[in-house]
Amino acid sequence: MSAGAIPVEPLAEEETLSLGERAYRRLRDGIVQGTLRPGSRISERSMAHALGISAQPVREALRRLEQDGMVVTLPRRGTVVAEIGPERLAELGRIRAALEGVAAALAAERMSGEVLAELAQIVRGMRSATAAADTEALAELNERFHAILQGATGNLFLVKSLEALRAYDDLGRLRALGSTPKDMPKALREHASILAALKARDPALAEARMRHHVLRSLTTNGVLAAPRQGR
Amino acid sequence: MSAGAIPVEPLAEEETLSLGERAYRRLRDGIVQGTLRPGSRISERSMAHALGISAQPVREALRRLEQDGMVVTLPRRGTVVAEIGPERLAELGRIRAALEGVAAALAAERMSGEVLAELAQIVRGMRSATAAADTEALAELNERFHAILQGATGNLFLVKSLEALRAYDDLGRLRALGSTPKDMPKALREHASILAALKARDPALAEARMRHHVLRSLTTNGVLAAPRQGR
DNA sequence: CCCTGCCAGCTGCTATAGCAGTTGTCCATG
DNA sequence: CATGGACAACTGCTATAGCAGCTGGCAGGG
Repeated sequence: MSAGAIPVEPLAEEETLSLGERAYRRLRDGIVQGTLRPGSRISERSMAHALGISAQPVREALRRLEQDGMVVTLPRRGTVVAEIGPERLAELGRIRAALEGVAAALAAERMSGEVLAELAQIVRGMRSATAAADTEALAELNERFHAILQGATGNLFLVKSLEALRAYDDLGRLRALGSTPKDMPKALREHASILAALKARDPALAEARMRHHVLRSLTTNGVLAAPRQGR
Repeated sequence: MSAGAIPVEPLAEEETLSLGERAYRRLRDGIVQGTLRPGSRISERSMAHALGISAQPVREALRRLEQDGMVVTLPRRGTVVAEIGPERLAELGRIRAALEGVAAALAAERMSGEVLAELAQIVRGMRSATAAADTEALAELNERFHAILQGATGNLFLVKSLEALRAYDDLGRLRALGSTPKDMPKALREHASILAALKARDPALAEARMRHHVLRSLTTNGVLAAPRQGR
């Protein structure tokens, strides 16, 4: 009710996450990195012992992974890592494009001027990073752009779904690593056009441009095949 | 490896679900039906005692509900029911429309002839149900139509996401109950046109029609407002 | 040799107990 | 009266133990 002028920042994202959260990320990374091969069985007990924790957090992580579609649990029989082939990755990419499109549409309606200015700042950073050919900074800026836009929707379901899909995105890069070689200017132009649509408060245009951007990006990275399936 | 001609059917979906699953549905229904008001706190222990079970299944249910966006948990502080206003329902409706559209596109590419025939059978049932003005049968057929189509994609993530969104759908009907009064013929025509696109193996067309159908349906039910935001 | 039924060893699932933070109240203190 | 600190009562979170169901192999009867 009080505390309006205390000159301290809140603790910046403590790294002491819950064991369930850590187990979730650990297992997720193991799956997308190929350490946990598709079809391999994951026992709650043995995995708990391997991680040095109890079985409950592991179970919790497995349930979340199941909802993400990364593992499949047969009741009273076992949990196995799901097969994630190229075609499945392509499907998830199209789902991601659709969801990011909706996020852009919602953001165009609700986004505040401050957040809009923040995005403009990021696009400016992208411009200089592109000129300097700084791929690492560009990747981070790209992530922030999408994260801020999604957060601006204020929709938990949307944010969590896209967060789950982002993990698969990492898996796709294993097949076509070394991305963002020469299409950096194209990505910059796309982000700028999306920002313009957001500024114009045009949901349909923002959605179309965002969707096209994601699909084009996935196509460039080799996740999606042909330039067919036009938006 | 054997057993090719045993004249018995497998046990039809035993109703003995896990406690976690039952707690999840119970809490979810409580939220969408208004028994658990937005902002009210849900304690793992007290809820477990109220349901006559242990705290673990309740916790598991709460985590799933959190991923669905129905509750929000502050670590070490408590879990409260999230606010779900009309604008949030509208957002979720648009997300659902986008996801069902992607499902239709994927189905148009992968769907087998048998499943296609099954859908055709359902549409035929819809035709007669519409003629008989049997709203109850029509609702069930509609649910089966979408469920079969989504299942035909074989995408776990898509299916589970849409399943979660379906729960919100029930919440929307509380505000505008007594739906499907006169738009039955329109829904029938839309389903038939979607089926035609699926038969033609036209992903883009199937997606556009499905999306339009869902948006139109939500608009008729009052979940979405204006006929704006044109696909 | 083949088939059938039992049984040890897994599995996910649930219950109980206790840990570690957070919060609100109440009392001692300035 | 106002203020700060400690304590009690929560909370979510984790660990341990044990339940019920499934699987595979092994022995015993045909």
